Amino acid sequence: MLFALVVLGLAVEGPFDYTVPADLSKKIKVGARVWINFRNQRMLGYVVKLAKKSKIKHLKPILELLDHTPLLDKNALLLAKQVSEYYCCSWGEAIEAVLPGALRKGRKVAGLIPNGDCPEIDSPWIGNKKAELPSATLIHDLDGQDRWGIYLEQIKKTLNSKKSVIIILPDISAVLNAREIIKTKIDAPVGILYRKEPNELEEWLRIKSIGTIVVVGTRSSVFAPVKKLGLVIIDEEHDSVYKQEQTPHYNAREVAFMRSRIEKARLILGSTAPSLEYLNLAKKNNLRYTFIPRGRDFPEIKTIDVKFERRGAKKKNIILSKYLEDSIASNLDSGGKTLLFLNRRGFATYAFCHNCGMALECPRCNINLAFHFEDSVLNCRYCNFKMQAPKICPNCSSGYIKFAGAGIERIESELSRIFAQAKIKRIDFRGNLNLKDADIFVATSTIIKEVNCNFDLVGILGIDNSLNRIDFRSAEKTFALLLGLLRLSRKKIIIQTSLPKHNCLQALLTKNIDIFYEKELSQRRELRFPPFRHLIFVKLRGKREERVREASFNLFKELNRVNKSRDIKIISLNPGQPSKLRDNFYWQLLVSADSAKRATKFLKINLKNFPHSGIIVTVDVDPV
DNA sequence: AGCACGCCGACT
DNA sequence: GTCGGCGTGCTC
Repeated sequence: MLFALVVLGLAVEGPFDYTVPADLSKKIKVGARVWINFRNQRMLGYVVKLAKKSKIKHLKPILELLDHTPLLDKNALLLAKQVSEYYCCSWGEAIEAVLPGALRKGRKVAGLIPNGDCPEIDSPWIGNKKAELPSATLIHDLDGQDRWGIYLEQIKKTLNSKKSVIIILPDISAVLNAREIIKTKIDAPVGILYRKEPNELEEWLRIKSIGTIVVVGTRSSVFAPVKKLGLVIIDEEHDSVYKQEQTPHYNAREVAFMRSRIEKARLILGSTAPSLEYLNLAKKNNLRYTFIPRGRDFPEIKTIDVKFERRGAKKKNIILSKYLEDSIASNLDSGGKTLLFLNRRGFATYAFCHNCGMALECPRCNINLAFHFEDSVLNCRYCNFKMQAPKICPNCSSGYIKFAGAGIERIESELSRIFAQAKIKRIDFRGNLNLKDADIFVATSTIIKEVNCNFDLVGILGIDNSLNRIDFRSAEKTFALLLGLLRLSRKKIIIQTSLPKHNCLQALLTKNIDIFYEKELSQRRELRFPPFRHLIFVKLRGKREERVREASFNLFKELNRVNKSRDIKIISLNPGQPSKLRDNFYWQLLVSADSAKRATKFLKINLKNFPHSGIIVTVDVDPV
């Protein structure tokens, strides 16, 4: 008698035992999909082990075997297992992150070629032995393009040794761009992987069937089913899009690290502005560090302290300082291109009643609606709720609506008033940017990803907002923005700020990039923040505010009571950010630990026993 | 996650 | 009496 241990794409750990019907016992393999009856429902399961006996009394049989050749090889199953143990999800949920949508829904595929033999997985493990670090290199490339030379050289080297390559990029347009580079420079099959690609399944199967291939893709392509993986490249390693917003909350960069360790592949991380996590590893000599300096002179960099900039007698917040305005004017005169940067879309972030002062809020979220001038629409950036902006206050019916918190639409209209003769263009979505189209460009952070464009003058607005966020990474994120803007600038950068002494700005002004990293790292070390310790959010959400609050307090108390580990600390309990989203109320517990895996294990055990009717609990390890 | 079971309050 | 809302626990 043969038994199959099966996991499911649900938030239940498993695995669950099933009997294997005699006619399937020769055909069934670890890594194959099966239809099973689970709690009287026909569900898709993944075979993770075959056994000669089972401790469970009343077993149900496997209903159908979908794959005569396993979809997942030993390494893929192991990677999913490690993901589930690090990111606090079930093994089955992690497996579903690996597979294309069609395969998760039970689509059968024909003509799969086995990936060699597939030995059984005996027991869960990771980090039982001292983890071996993969061979990794961090390329800190200030100008942003030179690293491709290194990439291409390493890709060729890997292909020559008959091994495959995965290149991971932040977004689809970067993927398509990279594909063109690869296709012209590399003579090898190229695969493209991103979720929502129309031929996702066909492409996935093709990648699985080809011996040596270069796969280019977004976050999920870290799981690409290449046979012999020799190299993984993560471009713009610091980008937060590598973190998945839904369960499992994996970060493709860390998964790439895990995968390189399993498959003994090399890892290259490239970035204009490396994360502190990987910069710290470099400083500890745990990975190779290559710095590619700016290949041209630094622009002149100047900060304007807006505390001392008051135009006229009025105290109202100035948008453009006199100095910046004059600089734009002289740049216009000499025919130069100007970029004004403000990381805030729309016209205003805040619409309120002149009479009663009430701010217009999203009905589903605890968030002020942003105002877009062109179509006169109020929009929630979280749930995308839209409404026509009312003329008079819906609350007191007497006041008219005023706007505050300038976005780039506001800057644009301000500029066209001041520089009536100039051509002005707003960039708030990624598109084809042509420098010929305007004299002054007003842009949000989407501009950072542009390649091959340079501005004579770059004016940076609203950087204080970015620095003042209640997020321990705010300085790091701001610095990454500034380095991105440095890359786009040719002659001069003007930064309007009330915090000119901040490390971010001092590092730029002194043209000594490393002092930012040194100071920020030493602060993080002192405060026991990442990368010196892991942070974990335990998020609770539900329709009823009071219940979510109560459950969170109970959970906080309970976790503190049962926690015997000196490593794990349950730090705080706070309303979510925002506290209400899509009609759900949020609370979050913050946990810290030296070992994410240990904390995850602790949470898995203790969340299981926690009663939470009507409340959904999710765990986010290493939030970004 | 989802679903059944069972306990309590409001009501034809 | 019984219908149904919601808390609790289990799924091989």
